[in-house]
Amino acid sequence: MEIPKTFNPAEAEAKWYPYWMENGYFRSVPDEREPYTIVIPPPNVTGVLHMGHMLNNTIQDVLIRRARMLGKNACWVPGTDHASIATEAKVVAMLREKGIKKSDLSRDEFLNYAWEWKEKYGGIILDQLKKLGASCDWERTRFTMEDDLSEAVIDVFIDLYKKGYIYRGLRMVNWDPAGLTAVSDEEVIHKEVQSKLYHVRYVLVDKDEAFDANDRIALQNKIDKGETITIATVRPETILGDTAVCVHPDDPRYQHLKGKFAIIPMVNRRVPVIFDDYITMEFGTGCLKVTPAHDINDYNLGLKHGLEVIDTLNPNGTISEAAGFYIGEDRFVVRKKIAKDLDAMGLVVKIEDYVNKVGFSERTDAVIEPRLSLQWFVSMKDFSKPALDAVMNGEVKLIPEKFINTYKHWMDNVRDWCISRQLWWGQRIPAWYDNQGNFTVCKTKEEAFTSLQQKNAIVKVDEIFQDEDVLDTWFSSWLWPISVFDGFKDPNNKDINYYYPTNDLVTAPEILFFWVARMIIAGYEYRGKKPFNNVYLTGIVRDKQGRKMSKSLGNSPDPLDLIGKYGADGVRVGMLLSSPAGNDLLFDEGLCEQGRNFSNKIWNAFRLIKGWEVDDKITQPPSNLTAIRWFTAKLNDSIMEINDHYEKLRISDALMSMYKLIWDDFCAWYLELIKPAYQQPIDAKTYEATLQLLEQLLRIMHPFLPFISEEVWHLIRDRKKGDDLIIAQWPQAGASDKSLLHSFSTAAEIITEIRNFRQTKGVSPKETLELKYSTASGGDAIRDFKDSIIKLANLSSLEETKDKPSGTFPFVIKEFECYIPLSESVDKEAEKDRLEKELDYIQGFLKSVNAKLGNEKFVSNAKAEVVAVEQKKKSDAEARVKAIEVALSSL
RNA sequence: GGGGGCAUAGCUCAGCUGGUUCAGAGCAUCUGCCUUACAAGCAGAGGGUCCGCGGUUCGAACCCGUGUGCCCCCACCA
Repeated sequence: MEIPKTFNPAEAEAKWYPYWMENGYFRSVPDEREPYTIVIPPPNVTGVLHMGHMLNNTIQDVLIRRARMLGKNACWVPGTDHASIATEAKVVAMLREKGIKKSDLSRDEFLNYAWEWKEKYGGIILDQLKKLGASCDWERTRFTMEDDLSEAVIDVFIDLYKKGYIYRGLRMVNWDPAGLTAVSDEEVIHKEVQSKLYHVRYVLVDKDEAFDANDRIALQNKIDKGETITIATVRPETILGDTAVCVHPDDPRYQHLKGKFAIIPMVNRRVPVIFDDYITMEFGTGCLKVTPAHDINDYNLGLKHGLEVIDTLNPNGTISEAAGFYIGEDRFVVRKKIAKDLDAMGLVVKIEDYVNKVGFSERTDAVIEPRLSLQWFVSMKDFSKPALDAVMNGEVKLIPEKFINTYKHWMDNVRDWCISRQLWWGQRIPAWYDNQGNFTVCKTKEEAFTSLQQKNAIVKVDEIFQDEDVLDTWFSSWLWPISVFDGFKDPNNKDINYYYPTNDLVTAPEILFFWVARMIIAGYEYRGKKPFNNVYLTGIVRDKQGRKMSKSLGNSPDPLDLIGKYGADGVRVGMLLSSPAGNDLLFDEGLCEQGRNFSNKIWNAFRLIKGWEVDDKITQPPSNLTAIRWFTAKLNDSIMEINDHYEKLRISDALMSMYKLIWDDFCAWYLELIKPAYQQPIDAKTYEATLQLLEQLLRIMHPFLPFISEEVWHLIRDRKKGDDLIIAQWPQAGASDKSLLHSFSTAAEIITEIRNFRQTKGVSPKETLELKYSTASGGDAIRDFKDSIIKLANLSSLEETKDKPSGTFPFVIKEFECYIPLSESVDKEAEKDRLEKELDYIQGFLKSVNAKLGNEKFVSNAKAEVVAVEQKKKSDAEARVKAIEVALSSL
């Protein structure tokens, strides 16, 4: 049978994924074994797989596959998030295309469309994850808006309301005039923009002085007399909502204004001049116009000074009737118009260019307007305390640790969480109102009726209305680690008791507060336990120029295309090659190519082994036995190293150790050592040992490259049913053999030196060479690997010599003097030069070691091991000096 | 404005308790090879003031101070 030269990933992927599924290998149910649990960070149900998901889910799959092989009951729970804002936006857009306006639909009609959309297009991302090889327990797939999870959300809301953590309040919120909803602080992106700072005069009047702002002559008169005050603002359209003017109480310029009033232009409103040390005297004119409805500071000033609140904005960002002018026009249009109109009245003193920060909606990119509205909040101050403690005392570990500081800073300054959203897609807030302004929080209208009757005896059932708003999506996803196991519905069920707390959470640092912190809060509140042990924070996937990958930039490759091109294994390796936890990954397709090449390397190692003819009559050459012993020792070392990396969640380090073990040690050295001569058979013992070693490697490889490893696993032997790599046991590290490893590294150095000699002297690898050596030490290294050196360096002989042969090329490896006899004459001077340089180096080294050992402070202060190491260095260096001197004397 | 992080080879990063003349890996580069597993490969090689300066120490890439340059997060200066 001819095995193709290159590995065909698509075939293996199509074969093994369904096979694993059919055999139920991803399925997990509670049993006697130790559980290992990961809950997926649920992607938006509207989402399509992007590079961030690839990275994130590859890591999760690596962890879960290794845990499975370690014999744990591995459970990876998948699912999707209903993503209120994003999904509603998609549905609205879809309806618009059909010519349907959301405003023409009833809530129920709209939700019908939304569910229809969700069933049809939602969750394709989960199928995409399968292409990557994600070994989730698909039977456990959950959705944050399915009935059980929604019920949990409602119950939690009611519970927290009863506990006093949830309150309803008139608050300044970040209003998204495009999305027509309040958004949380975290969903606002502040950007620096070029603005204009308008300096505008307000006329000053005495308490009882009559004045008409629209009387041009009176106005001019005031201006001429200087009876005005100048404010500075970047949002002149809000002037119509001003209800005070504020200066600093200590500002000498404004002392005469006590008891005065200012006239708001156009609307002719008489507002007080108030004094507050909130004002920065140095900024602008030192005089602030106060608009309590449209600025958080102004709102606070308003509360303090009892100011009127005039809301001049409609929800969609147009000017409201309350403003009296420009009604229905967009705020940015009005900004220009009012500036012009005020200028015409002679009220604009100057307009400066000014750079300030403006908040934009993360979802719609609209300029956020601070707006007063009635919203629901979770009071966070005390509530979040356990979550801060858990991270600070290490009960929940953040990886990498550098995020602990950020986390602490945020938790120390935590603000109340606005959880209401003016949307329809989501869990509707279980609050009920009567027409008298009373409300109650409960599950059903019937309960609400009973409850409201106590406050308002005459209330009728059909006069009770449920809150129109839904809850923030995070208010459902913060329950995820509990709700996926039905821990609210049935708090004592088998699953939740078995799988919770979960082990590792893999997610992005951007949602450390949105999601991770809140899950920890919910975990302690509802289970009395943390939701997970470790939080592995991945970096952001960026393009080669370091830009964040985004749809709008078009710089993100389609992961499925990449899988088609390089194979799922190749892409998985590519994603992990350069992404230690917390570091951004500068993605380069070349990494996937490297991953694919690695798959191919494995494939060819398999082809080589598979191609050997096995002859059980040949006795095993001792050099093969040594090679097997050496590689076994190397393998054991590597397993320990890789396990250590995994325990510290250094995933890319684990990958790199495996990569080098297979490519360098196994392929480049081991297979070359045991490879029979052309068309010669191999002895049965070596063959069997090699298969066993390869099987160990396949196990180590499997979490990273599940497809090719499973494929090769089945190709190298006939397997009984159920003997599949995915559930094979993770290798146990046996004892290492340091002295054999050391001998081999000496042998390898000698081989490399001879190859180097060929390269520099232009001696073909096909031409045999002789090698003589002598050593003051025992010489085990060469004896152990004598045949191997002969084979890999293509020697005709390798002999120990007591002489210092002349007419040779001398070199020194460790304590060995080596000589390659030459037919042509040797350039003695050049060789002498080379050796002398080496001698200089090693003598310098020796000198520094001696200095160190001669230093009493070192010997007395340093640890005993360190001193012993220095002593060993000293004797090694001395042996080497001697060897070089001997070699030199041959010249 | 507040907080945090980073600076090591051309690139991406290791360097875990300060202890080798310690300066490392992968990729990229250069040289030679179509050698009978693999050119998606083999063999070999070059490449660095560990950001600058000062200090602590027997010993510093690592600890401390300082300067410079990048990055991120948070925040209400109109």
